[in-house]
Amino acid sequence: MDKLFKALNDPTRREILVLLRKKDMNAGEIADQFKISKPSISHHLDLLKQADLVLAEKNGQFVNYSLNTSVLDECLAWLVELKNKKNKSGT
Amino acid sequence: MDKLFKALNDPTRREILVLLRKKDMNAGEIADQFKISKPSISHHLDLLKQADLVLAEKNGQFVNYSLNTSVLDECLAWLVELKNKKNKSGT
DNA sequence: TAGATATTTAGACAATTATCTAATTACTGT
DNA sequence: ACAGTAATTAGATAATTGTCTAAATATCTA
Repeated sequence: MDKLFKALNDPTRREILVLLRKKDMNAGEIADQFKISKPSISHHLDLLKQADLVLAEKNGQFVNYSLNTSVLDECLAWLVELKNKKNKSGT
Repeated sequence: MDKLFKALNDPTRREILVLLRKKDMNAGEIADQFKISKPSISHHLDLLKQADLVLAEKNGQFVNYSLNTSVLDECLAWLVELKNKKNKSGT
């Protein structure tokens, strides 16, 4: 949960996720979409991987990244529960 | 969106939100639930306020905090859209 | 008005983070 | 085996963050 929110806290990483929503991409293709350096993107990808938000699969000299949305369920459930605010009367 | 994810990125702040889900509390009552100092809690409350996740209402010498869940909708929508992964076949 | 309580602000400090360049590792094709 | 390409790791640095204590502000009540 901690790593998940941490991973989501950066705009570059969120944009990477949005890109991967459309289609899988390798590290270089992802880096091409941003102005920041490849090592920086590599670092962001590592954090996303740590949060289990992306899957990295080596394919020859390339590394293909794909989105893993299932881990978001935990986050969604937490937010929904928070929205389900308790009143004095209770449910 | 940025401030929202930032606010949600800290475990203490998330716990404050969970506390406020149950009932409104003033700053001191909130601080009593944690080991960290009152100024630190005050700072966390400020970040939550900046993200519009809580509402602060002065009541005499107390400041009453309440949860504002509506701002979470944006975050929820973003996450749900991310989950709604595109496939080759399209919709 | 003075003293007590509630809260925030100010300023300092250590830890974390995002970024960079340079170097390294891994794979490809000749 | 070598040169080229893809990606990560290493190490440095500036900015941000979470925390603290001390001070300031605001309110209450005797």
